[in-house]
Amino acid sequence: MQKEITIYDLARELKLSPATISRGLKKSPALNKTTVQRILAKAEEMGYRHNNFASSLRNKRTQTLGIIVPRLNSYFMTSILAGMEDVASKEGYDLIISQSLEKMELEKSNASTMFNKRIDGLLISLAYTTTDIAHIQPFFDKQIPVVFFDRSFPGVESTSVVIDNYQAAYKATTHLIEQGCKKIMHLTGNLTRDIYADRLKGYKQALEENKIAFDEKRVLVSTLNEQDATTAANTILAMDAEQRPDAVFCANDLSAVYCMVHLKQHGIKIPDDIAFAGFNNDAVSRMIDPNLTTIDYPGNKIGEVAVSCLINLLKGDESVKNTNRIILHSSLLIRESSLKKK
Amino acid sequence: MQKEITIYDLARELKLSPATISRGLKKSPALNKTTVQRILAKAEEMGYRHNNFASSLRNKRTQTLGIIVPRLNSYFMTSILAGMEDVASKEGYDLIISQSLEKMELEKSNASTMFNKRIDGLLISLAYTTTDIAHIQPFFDKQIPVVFFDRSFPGVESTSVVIDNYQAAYKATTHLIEQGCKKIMHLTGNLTRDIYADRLKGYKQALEENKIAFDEKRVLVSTLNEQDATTAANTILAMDAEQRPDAVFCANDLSAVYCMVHLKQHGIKIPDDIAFAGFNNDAVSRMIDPNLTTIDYPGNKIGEVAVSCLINLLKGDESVKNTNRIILHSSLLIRESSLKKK
DNA sequence: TTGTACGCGTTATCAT
DNA sequence: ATGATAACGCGTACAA
Repeated sequence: MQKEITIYDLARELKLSPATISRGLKKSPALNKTTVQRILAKAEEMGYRHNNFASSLRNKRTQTLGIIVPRLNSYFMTSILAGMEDVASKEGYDLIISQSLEKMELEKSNASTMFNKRIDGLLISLAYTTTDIAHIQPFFDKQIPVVFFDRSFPGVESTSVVIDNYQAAYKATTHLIEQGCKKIMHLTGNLTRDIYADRLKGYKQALEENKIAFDEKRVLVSTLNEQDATTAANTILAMDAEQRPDAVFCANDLSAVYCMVHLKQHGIKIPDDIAFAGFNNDAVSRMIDPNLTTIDYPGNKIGEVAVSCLINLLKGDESVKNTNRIILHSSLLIRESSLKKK
Repeated sequence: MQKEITIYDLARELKLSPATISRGLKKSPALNKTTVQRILAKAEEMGYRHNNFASSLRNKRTQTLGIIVPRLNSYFMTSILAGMEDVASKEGYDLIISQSLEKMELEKSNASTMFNKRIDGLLISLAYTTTDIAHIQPFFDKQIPVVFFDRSFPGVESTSVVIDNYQAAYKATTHLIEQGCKKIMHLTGNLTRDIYADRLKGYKQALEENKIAFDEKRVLVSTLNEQDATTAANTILAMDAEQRPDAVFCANDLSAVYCMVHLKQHGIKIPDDIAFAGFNNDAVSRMIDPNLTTIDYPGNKIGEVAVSCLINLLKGDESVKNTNRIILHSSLLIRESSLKKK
């Protein structure tokens, strides 16, 4: 490893002081325009690169934001990240991304790693299995701003960027009812995650408004993975004609698709026998036959808003400090999977 | 932000020197066992956290590896990352992950960011549009080890962890031929990416061995995204019975699925009219009807091997330096999309 | 407008 | 087995 160029090297070459170089590299307005130009030119010429460590050591700031997500494998997540990356880079922040793989344990260790890396702020969407947020406490204690997105925690006093899950679920369920469905099953995730609790509420509300009795046995809680969705499908197949639902509203597209695939293999016609609605507008929703009715919400926007928020908090913007819930708009995309032939 | 605990604070409390504390925190064998214990206990008690910046500043090492991937949205990619994460964390390295979104420009800027962050080593899978690797040169110049995985660059003198794309494509094509297909189309990506060039070679070889004339018009090069796959489907639909292929071998599952979906919508029967084979064993390959025949290869393993390799290079292991191509095994998964009814 | 000088927290070297 | 010291590269208070 050959020697790195430092501000001292530039100083020597230009017969200026290191302090001036330091200022010049940041285009300090206190400096002579031409001096700044000379410094930048020389830096370029000599291949100078800014040393983040030395800088962070002085500033006690890393210009790095940490992101913890459940999984990176959905289009939805990657568009959130794209939105975050966009705003962050414009503001001069770098991102460190890690996955909890839906496990609280991993979420804890990721949070701890990021804490030790001294990220300036944290963006987090909670894992299925996260039951408390003690692992976030160190950030709160050190006044490091935290923004929750998508999956937040009930009662947390941090900012959250979310959608109105209640409304979205209400719309989807109402739509299924309008198609003539009366026995609507709801396949959802851990109800301690507020997004799922809210979706359940919306589902219930739609039933109630249409005078359909809520039946607890029609709500299946699972981790929404392939296996659980297949199990759900088998549960449905095992039901007699009386019990069997005429529609399923799933809390995400993937579980809806896995469930549909298994039912189709066993001769169930979709949407005629059972109509389907999902959530997230994943790419698969348009690959499956019939295309899946789903809830679309803007991943990019969520990412952008969450990071803007965080950066405002870092700047000490008081007005943001008091806004602790930002709700973005979502919409119902009606496709064939829920359109019963009349 | 309250004050951080440093080794000086620990030193004062324990009436030891900072140097001893530093050694103790790393469990130096030169120290008295009991001293080490006292130091660790006190550190814990006072809430000491190691300061990476100060440490990196001294060591000129960051214990961080950079990863640049085209996209994070496939199961294949996330399993590679999981494998990488696994080995890296065991060896005490952190990861910084970024996406090129298949664009060379973004890949360049990501590489530059990582270079400036002074990562200790780089893991990269090239974007579709990457035509040269001048942006990697700074790493070579500074002797920062680089390992290519999955998508490498022809003639590069770095280590690559790949699969035998030639063999895999050969097997897939041969399988299609065995099903009685004679007019096999190949839908692939940019041929400057060696994985695609190799797959094309394997495809050609299989044709040749079966005395089927190679027809250039049957090879469609694209970026393999949704739009291109749909365009390919339209191209097929526009062909007359004579020209129209009886099978399509796609260089990835996603494009195969998009293509199939569009053809199905236009009344083409799969596999009877046109058989399909993909590549990667993505989750969608088992969601689509009929299930997609594909090439499976172990993402986890690729990730693990690539990181082990990189870490060995960092340790100055000469034996690794000379191995510059590690080829992992892949296998053909036969599913309904390619099984013609006899 | 530019320079001087010190400190950020850690660790390698040398000394004890 | 432990201590003293310098150095890593940068930024800033203070001085000029």
